[in-house]
Formats: sequence, structure tokens, C-alpha cells
Amino acid sequence: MSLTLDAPAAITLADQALQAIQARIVSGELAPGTKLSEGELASEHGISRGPLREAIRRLEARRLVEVVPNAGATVVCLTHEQLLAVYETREALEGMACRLAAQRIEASEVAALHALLDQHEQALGGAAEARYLQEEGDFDFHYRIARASRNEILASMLCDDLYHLVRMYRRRTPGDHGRGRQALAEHRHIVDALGAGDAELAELLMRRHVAAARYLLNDN
Amino acid sequence: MSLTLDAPAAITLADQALQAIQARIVSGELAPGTKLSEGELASEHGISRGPLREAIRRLEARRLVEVVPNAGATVVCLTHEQLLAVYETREALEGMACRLAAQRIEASEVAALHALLDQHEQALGGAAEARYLQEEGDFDFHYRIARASRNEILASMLCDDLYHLVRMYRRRTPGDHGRGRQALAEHRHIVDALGAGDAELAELLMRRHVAAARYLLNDN
DNA sequence: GAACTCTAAATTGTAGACAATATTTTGACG
DNA sequence: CGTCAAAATATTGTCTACAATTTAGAGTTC
Repeated sequence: MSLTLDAPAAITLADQALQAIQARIVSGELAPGTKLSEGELASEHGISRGPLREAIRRLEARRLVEVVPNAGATVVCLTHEQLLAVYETREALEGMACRLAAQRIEASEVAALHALLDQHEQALGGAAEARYLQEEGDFDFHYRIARASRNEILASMLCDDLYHLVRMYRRRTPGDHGRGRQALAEHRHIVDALGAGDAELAELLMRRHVAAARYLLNDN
Repeated sequence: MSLTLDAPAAITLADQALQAIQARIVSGELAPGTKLSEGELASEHGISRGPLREAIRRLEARRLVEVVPNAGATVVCLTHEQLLAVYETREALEGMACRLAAQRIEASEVAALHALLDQHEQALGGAAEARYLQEEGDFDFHYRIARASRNEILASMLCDDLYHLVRMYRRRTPGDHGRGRQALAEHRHIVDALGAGDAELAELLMRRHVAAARYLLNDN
């Protein structure tokens, strides 16, 4: 189960560097605020500065790094307000994605979503390590709905830009103790709305779902 | 009156090339589907291939060009479905921007928006050439609301990505004969909702406004 | 005459060297 | 001792050259 929405088989060195560095940022190995030296990173990845610069600029476009001309790049360091802004944007985009998905999703995809939620339900009672898989499963859920919108631009903005930021900061927020069950119930209602083709309801439920996650950001 | 949301004073050659090529694409000089040869463009702009490649990749991130590894870049050529997708995404983002703006906009900004609309009203009866200014004025209106959302990510997605695509394809769609007055009326209602701090209504009106523009895409 | 193959030209990907700018260190002065 | 200034260092921006891949075309074969 690939979580990264059909990652294009990295052909060029810049592509490989992009994916490698992005993974290091999202995993936390390269913490927010870390300076990214071109020479250092290039030798670490065994490539020249040319392709590495290209990777850095693409990470900048994805909002994972910030580049100051003549001064270099640093891993993005979001303020609380900026993280709220990410969730506000998510709410708008995921809401629309869910609305469109309700109109365009296939029955087989709805069935697959229900199966995914069954899986989550079983993992919910499980051990502590199941928590990690559950978190990733949550992203899988949202990825699938983004794709089901049949809107490539919308899906790309969510999957290529915002989700990486959310993952990056999720491990830093305490939150969701006992929210697993609640989130699962919300997911189930969303899939029901998708299956019924109720676009209005699907959008409403998704927006509430994302908003609920946003409210948790304030309790820390 | 700068329409490009605080364009950072182009310091680096790559920045200058980005803005120059972007202008050529949006204006139609570089038509959709045009092959962008690195060597050719580099000599045209009097720079080396290095900075030019960087400009190309940033245009790719803004969805104005498409790059195929080892094959080169072409100016993006949207299908009708993809253009609809742009408007669907706009509806989601501008709706949320308008909702947030209603909560955060300052009285002086509301007054400035009314003044802008007064200007449009006068230009409406005017000559044919006023049409052009009116079109640009429409973008100015939307830019200001995006900024008033106080959400940098949301504003950047609209101003840096989507609006360029919309401008690029607006000149190709026949549409809005006599829609000027209607659009102006919608704008006025939106500003009224902003001034009243009615977030729900502001979002609803903006979404309808964008949706109305989208429907026009089908009549050609 | 159409289709395939192989060669040659052109274009993109990458590496390394140099120039320009920022940062750090060192020293002097108040 | 702290602060400012200037040189030394390090880092980024840019250019040129080379390698790898794709594309165009000539030639051949069926």
C-alpha cells in the first residue's frame, strides 16, 4: 500500500534527491529550522549541486523549505498561526474534494473505503504500535477521497503540498488521545454520504471533520 | 496599483527569468503547447541554462508548464475538464478566503473595496478598451480578498497558482457579454457581507460568484 | 510506397570551476 | 569589556563543458 500518491519512478537525480530529502524532513530527521547547506547535502546524497538545487527549489514550492536569495534554504518552521492556516486551507480543499467525490466515486471505491475503515476498527483496540499504522491509515483515507474527486489540481494541492506539512507537525502535537474512535465514526459517516451520492452532506461532514482536528491544535 | 501580489524585487537571474517567461505565457505570446527549449530561451533572455532551468521548474510548480524528464518542457495546455477543475478549486479556496476575510478584514479595506467597485461602475459604461481594464480590475478585487483572509498559504495558492491559469485562459473564452453588470452586482453584495462580518454569507456569495463564472465556460 | 533500423543531430541531465554575496573571525578602538 | 570595522572564510549564484537520452532523418528492406 503506497501512501505517496503514485510516486513517479524517480528517473533523474533531482527526483531522487527530492524524495529522499522530503522523507528526511517529514520524518523529523531534518527538524524545522535546520539549515540546508547545498554542498553538505550534495555530498551526503552523492550528487552534484545542480540536481540538489533543483530538489531544494521543488521542496520550496511544496512549502517544506524556505529559501532566501544568497543566504540559503532552511526547513520550514511553522508558527501556530501558520499551522492553523494549513488546516483552514485543508478544510476548504478537502470539503470540495469530498463534494466532488460524492458525485464521481465508483461503488468499488466506496466498498474499498469501508474495508479500510473495518481495518482501522480492528487496529483500534490493538497495542501501542498500532497507533502509528492508524495514523498512516488516516492519511490513506484522505488520499483516496482526494483522488476520488477526479480533480487533479485539487488532489495535487492536498497530497503534494498540504499533507506533508500536516504529517510533519502531527508528531509534534499531543492531541488525539481517545480521538481515534471519534475520528473513525466521522470517517464512517463520510463514506456513507459518499455512497449515497449526497454531495452537500459529504462536504459538510468532511469540513467538520477537519475543523475538529484543527480545534485540537489549540489545546496544547 | 500592482496586480502581482507583492512581487519580490527580482534579485537573482532565475527570478527575473521566471517573471519574464511567466508574463510571456500568461499574455499568450507563448501559446499553450509551445515547446520550451532551454538553449533557445536561455539565449533569448541572455542568461545561462542553469538559472533558466530553475525558472522552468518553478513555472512547473505553478502549473504553467509541464516537464517530461529527458524530453523538455511545454506550455501547459488545459483540456476543458481541467479548466473546470481549476474553477472548482477556485470555488473552494476563494469561498474559504472570503469566509476568513469577513472575520478579519479591516474597515479601511472594506472602504477601499467599495471605492474599487465605484471605479468599475464608471468604467462599465465606457468604451471597448475599458473592457481590458475591467478584466484586470476583476482580478484586483479577488486579489484583495485573498490577502484579507490573512492566510498566506490560501492566498498564495490563489494568487501564485490559480489566477495565472485563469488569466491565461480567460482571453480564449468568449463569455461574459453583458456579464459585467451582473458580476459587479455580485461583487457589491460580497463586499457588503464582508463589511457586516457575515462569514457564512460571504463564503456562500463568493462560491456562487465563482460557480457562475464556471458555468459560462460550458457555453462555447 | 510503407515500415523498420540505424546513424547523426539536437536537447536535456550532470558535473566541476569561477564570480558574487553573506557570514564569521579577528583585530583595533573607544 | 564591549562594540565596531575589516579581512578571511564559507556559501550561494552563474557559467561552461561533458555525458546521456531523445528526436529527426537517411537508408534499406519487404
